[in-house]
Amino acid sequence: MNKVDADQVVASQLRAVSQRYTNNRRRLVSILLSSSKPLTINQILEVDQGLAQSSVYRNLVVLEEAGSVVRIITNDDHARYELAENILEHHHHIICSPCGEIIDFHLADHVESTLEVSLQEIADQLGFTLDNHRLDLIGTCSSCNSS
Amino acid sequence: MNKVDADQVVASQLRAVSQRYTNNRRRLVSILLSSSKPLTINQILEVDQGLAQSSVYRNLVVLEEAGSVVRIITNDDHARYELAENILEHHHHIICSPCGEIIDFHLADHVESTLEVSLQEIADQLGFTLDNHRLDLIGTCSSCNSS
DNA sequence: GCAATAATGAGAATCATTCTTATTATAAAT
DNA sequence: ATTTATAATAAGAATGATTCTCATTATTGC
Repeated sequence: MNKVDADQVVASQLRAVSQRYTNNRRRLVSILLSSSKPLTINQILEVDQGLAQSSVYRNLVVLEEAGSVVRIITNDDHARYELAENILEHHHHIICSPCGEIIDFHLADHVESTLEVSLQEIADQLGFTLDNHRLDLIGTCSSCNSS
Repeated sequence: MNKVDADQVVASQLRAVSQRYTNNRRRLVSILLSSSKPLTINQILEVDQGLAQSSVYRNLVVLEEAGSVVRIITNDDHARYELAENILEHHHHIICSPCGEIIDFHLADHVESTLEVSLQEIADQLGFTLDNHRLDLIGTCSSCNSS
């Protein structure tokens, strides 16, 4: 999605939870939009050194509550953030366990839809209401493999 | 897997990393084996009040390094632990986001194998070596739904 | 048995994240 | 436009799960 469209989606999502689309929040969305992968707080602070750490934390919480941002937790003690799937598209993650790096990928359509049918059945059986699913591949990236 | 077999697997995994299968570690394995779901540190300490918190943390790290235990991180600030898949069987998790509760489930065999083929292809394309995959369903359990 | 080495546990230290609060910016109404 | 009310900001303090330290205790090999 391009910047203008993304801004419109975020603006309306924020409005829906009575939050403003302030300058700081625009900067966050812009940073996440131009990244092809989920970023840690520290990575965000490196990209835009004018941002205050506490504001970044708070605003990412607000954006998450609005449904514009998703927080991804891996095993390496630093949460990572990316734009939600109504902005980026549904996708999954492949995670390098040595270095913590994450890359987005898409599943072939027929695999994705087969999977979704199965998952819905399972949720029904267990009495769960389903919000979404996460599929993560855990492995080692080529650069960690060669070092 | 029954207790005797699980003990044997863990014993040999610990031996392989030059660690002892001590009494405290046996108690942890036993607790995890008799639980049908991943447990937090606090839940473990409630079940066996004789264990020291610091030892539980340390021993779970040792067991994780040995490949006997897996640490699961959700969004609720408490890691959960369960036995690895060579002891329990490959499975996935359905997570209740309001209360953090996790339940194990299995995918139908044909769905699981279709998925695995696709995932391997993707990892190959991206130059990753694949260790395993995680599939989590995020939703709301029936008891959270009714309250 | 006796070193030598590893495990234990109590409490201190760490560090990502959240909270507090005074200040600043924004929006609504007149 | 100015005022007023409300929300956002940012610096630093507080929180809390996890990790580290180290003196003590247990275990292994000789």
